[in-house]
Amino acid sequence: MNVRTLCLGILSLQEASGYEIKKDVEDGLFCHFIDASFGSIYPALTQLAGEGFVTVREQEQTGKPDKKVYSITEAGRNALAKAISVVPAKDKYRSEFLFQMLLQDYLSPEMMLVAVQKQLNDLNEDLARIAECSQQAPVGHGSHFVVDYGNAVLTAAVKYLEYKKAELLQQMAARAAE
Amino acid sequence: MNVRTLCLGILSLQEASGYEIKKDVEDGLFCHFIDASFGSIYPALTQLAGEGFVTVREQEQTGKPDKKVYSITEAGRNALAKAISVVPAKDKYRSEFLFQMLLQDYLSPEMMLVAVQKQLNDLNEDLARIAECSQQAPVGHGSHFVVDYGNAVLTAAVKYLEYKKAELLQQMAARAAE
DNA sequence: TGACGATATATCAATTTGATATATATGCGT
DNA sequence: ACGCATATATATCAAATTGATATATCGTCA
Repeated sequence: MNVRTLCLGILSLQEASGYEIKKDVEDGLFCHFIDASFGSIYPALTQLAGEGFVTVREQEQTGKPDKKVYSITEAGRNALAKAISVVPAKDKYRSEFLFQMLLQDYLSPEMMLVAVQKQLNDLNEDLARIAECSQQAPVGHGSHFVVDYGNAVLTAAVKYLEYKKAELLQQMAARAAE
Repeated sequence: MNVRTLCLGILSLQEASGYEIKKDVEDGLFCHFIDASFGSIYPALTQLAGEGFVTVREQEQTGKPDKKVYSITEAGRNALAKAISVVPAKDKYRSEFLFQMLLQDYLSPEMMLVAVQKQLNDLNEDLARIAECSQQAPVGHGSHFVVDYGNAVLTAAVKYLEYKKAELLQQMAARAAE
């Protein structure tokens, strides 16, 4: 799935500017399973407008710079329906953290702990964001599904890491006592 | 973290050819949290060899084409230790499946079921691969960590999805009975 | 006034993917 | 004996994407 389809999907839920789409995938409901940069979002929107799948309107704002608000068209909704009616590609999960843990022989115990704590913070931030998004802006049946899925997976990760963190602290204390 | 560091990390556990590295990240112990293509692995190995971080030797094989076996050097191990001794970047998780579920209003119930079943198969395949890898080739302390983490997260996802699948089948049956 | 941060768009080099090409070897059917 | 499929193995490249950087507007606070 490319960024064009990603933008169409978000715009099918609500009209938005490129900056707002970026915020959605950064801090919003999509944050834990979608990723896209300005460098791909802005060209995608321009291309979609050229193909007639979205329309643009310049919107003046008070207290902020002007923005370009993109809205999906009927043609856009059809293109979206077609693009997502396929057997989904396999999930992609890439974790520098797990890579470090795999190579923990090259890491000091202190660095290990820093990494574990960073991972816990990231996971808990994602959980907090999901909780916040789910109560304030339900965008349809689908949002419950992804909220519950995200909670299940992230909670399991936190639980395992908390256990490992305690184990690590115990080991460090034992080594310091020697 | 770039593909060069990724290759160094894998080569720190055992010497390997480019093809074998690809298999490791495709079907091996690393499959559920790492991803790299031939197009990035082969140039990375060539570059690492040029920098003195790995050595190459051509190896003839019976029943298979020749291969180039890469081995990490001391300089390579130092570069690896340095590269991974940083606060890890946030995990990246990208799921076409969850994107489809979010936009389920654009999907037929049949397509929904196909997607859910595909996701369950993918998750169970990953679990099976992890189980297989963990019993046959323990590569150090780190492998237990990533195996247990992977099991915790994937099992939670399967459990939630099995529940949702049953719910979906019930809804479809109820609708068919009308 | 000017420094800072949030909002907003745009651009581009460097990295990475995903597809394709090429070659060796085995096994399987006909 | 021949084609065909599949696994092994390396290489290359257009296209997509990232991550960094540039530019500008607006409010706030010192």
